Amino acid sequence: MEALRADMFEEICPSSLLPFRIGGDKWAGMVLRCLEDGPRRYSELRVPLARISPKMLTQSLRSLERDGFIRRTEYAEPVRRVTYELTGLGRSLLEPLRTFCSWAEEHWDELLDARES
Amino acid sequence: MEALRADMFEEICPSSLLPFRIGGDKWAGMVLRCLEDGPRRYSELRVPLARISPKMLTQSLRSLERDGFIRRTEYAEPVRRVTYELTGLGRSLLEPLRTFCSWAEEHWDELLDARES
DNA sequence: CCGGATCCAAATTGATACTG
DNA sequence: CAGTATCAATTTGGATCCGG
Repeated sequence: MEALRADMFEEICPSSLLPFRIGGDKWAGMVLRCLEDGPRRYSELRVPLARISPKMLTQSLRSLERDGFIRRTEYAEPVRRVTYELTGLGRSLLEPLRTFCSWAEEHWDELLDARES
Repeated sequence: MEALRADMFEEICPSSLLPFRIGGDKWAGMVLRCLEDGPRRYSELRVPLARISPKMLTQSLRSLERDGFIRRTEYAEPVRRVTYELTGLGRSLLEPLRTFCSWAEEHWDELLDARES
């Protein structure tokens, strides 16, 4: 995931077919993937995760923070700035997550075929 | 997963912390895991998956069937019998699923610690 | 503007009872 | 046995509002 594209999880995309959940949170997986290249601000996350309402994004972030997957940092600057980044625990989850995404990419055609019939 | 135990996914259990979803189905992951040792009947699935209502189990099974992960077979016998089993596609999903469960077991203590604070 | 919080409508899930 | 039907509860999403 080089940059944060707007259409990343939109429509038919392997990782959007397989959002996995951690403790009941539907969006957690995608949020974590958006953080894999480093800290992001709230508004930066809203770009690739355009399908999530601000409410659900906040809820997901809070939940991930509570469970120790991400760390929230608020900077005292003239313009308000809040960033989210993976903790060690969160980073360790990326591996199984990627295993999943690889699987999805590899079996993408089969998945679409099965859906159609 | 040797046998189907009643408490398998109950309460605090690594794989119940990480139910993953396929196309919106919350229980899909656990259902698939219950099928990894071979075909099971509907009522057999209800034992380890005691927390799922019959409605959701049916819905999950239908969804997995529709997407090509499992196959439903109905036998014409005096006593009605329906079994569910993994397809090739479904079986291929077991590997990423197990990667997840291994991760959960490995980080179990950290997860509990984070939850408490 | 940024980072949310609030309110309300809509969809999902769940428990329980019942049926072919 | 293998599910449906029904209704209540929870979850989700959208839109809007708000404080710094």
